[in-house]
Amino acid sequence: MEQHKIPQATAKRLPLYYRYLNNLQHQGKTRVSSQELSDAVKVDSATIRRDFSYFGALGKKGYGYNVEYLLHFFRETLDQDELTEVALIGVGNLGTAFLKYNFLKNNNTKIVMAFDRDANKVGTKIGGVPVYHIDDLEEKIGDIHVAILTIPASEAETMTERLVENGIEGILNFTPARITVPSHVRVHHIDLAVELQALVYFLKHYPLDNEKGNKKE
Amino acid sequence: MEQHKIPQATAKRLPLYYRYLNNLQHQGKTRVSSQELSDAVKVDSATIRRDFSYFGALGKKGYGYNVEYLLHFFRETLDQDELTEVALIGVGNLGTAFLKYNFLKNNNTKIVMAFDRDANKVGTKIGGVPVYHIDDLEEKIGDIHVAILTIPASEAETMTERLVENGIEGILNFTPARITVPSHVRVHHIDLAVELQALVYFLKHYPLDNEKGNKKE
DNA sequence: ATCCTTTTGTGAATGATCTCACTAAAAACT
DNA sequence: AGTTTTTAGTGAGATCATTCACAAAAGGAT
Repeated sequence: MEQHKIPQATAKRLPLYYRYLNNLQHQGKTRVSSQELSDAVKVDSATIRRDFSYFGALGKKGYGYNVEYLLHFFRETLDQDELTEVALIGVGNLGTAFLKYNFLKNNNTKIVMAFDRDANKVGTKIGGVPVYHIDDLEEKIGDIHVAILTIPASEAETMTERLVENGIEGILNFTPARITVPSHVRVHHIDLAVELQALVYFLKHYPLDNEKGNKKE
Repeated sequence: MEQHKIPQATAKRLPLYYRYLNNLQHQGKTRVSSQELSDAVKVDSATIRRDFSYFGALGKKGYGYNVEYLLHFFRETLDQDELTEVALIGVGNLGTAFLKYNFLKNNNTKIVMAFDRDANKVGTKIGGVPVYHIDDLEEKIGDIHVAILTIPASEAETMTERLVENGIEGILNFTPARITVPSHVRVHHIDLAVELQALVYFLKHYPLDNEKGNKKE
């Protein structure tokens, strides 16, 4: 592939830039400087310029960046136009939150089906997304390769095996379980309890007071 | 304070270690090696040893770590015994998920109140947590210093100002808005859309090697 | 056209984190 | 008791990421 040189830290910020640029375009703005962008997304302006520079010279000195051009460029780079279909496993409160979240507004991902074992949910649509019984996973999943896992931790490991057997290659794991997967499967963990604990720990042990911005993640 | 030398990356992993050690204790295990821990939490064993080493020599060579001792030590270091009270702002699906999540099982944080403006929710209890009207924030919040923000992005900025005026110093922000805060306030962003997009981007551009586990068919 | 201002793109410095690879100590075994 | 095995702790280097600071290019003004 072409751009193996983009740092992962940069890649993680791209969706953020993309979304804000979209906002700008809707507001009718045609140009933006790294400094303006910095104020909005809370990332150092030098970091933003560095991030963009991995894709070549996208801006003009003394002018900034053309919003439309940047968006057009990102659309291709981020594969924004190529829709990635996603399955959601577990329609509890967290799962429902995802289903009702309008990912499509700025994004390249769409949850196209959900699975649960609760008979009250199976057969309904939530946020426009059909909910199937988990027993029908094999039958329904088709060639979806990304799954969001919002089930109890106790079921995470067996469900993961089943997902992987059925072609899933990327898992956004919201369970506290650190699941085991073959080496070709990518897992991103988002552990709500850990995030909250980490925030509290930082509050107690890393007083900030006279720093400038604040950090993410 | 005492240990300002602990890297932030280490601090973020502590809750993870802590939770797994708790599991081990419940299973009756008395010792654990960095390698076992590594397999379980998916962090390189050298990183784990390095992490622990910031707190001094907690293990024994040729033996590993004593689970109980480690837990006892972490309890103090992580302030596990000192409960941090948290307020939740916005009782939608995501907020409800938090309220029903039993943070107390292994943790040092507790959501003690929630706020919303929906009359159907105000006055009820969800997951044992009372829901107050958002207009009563000033009256009810007491000296809580940590808030979880699960409201629509459009309300994030004004709500943040209000929270900060009322003594909040740490915000776990689930809205896509990059909120602006004074320098003494710490914000951690968790942006669900960005996380999903980043996962998809990595899947497409950073292929994982599948040399040893050939699971393709 | 000329000068001044803005703002990019980037070399280099710095900072942060991770991992290798080895030492030494304790445990386990014979 | 002596030998082998296990495993923590860590120096040093590798890798990754951020930030400084400035030259050069382009815009804007007159």
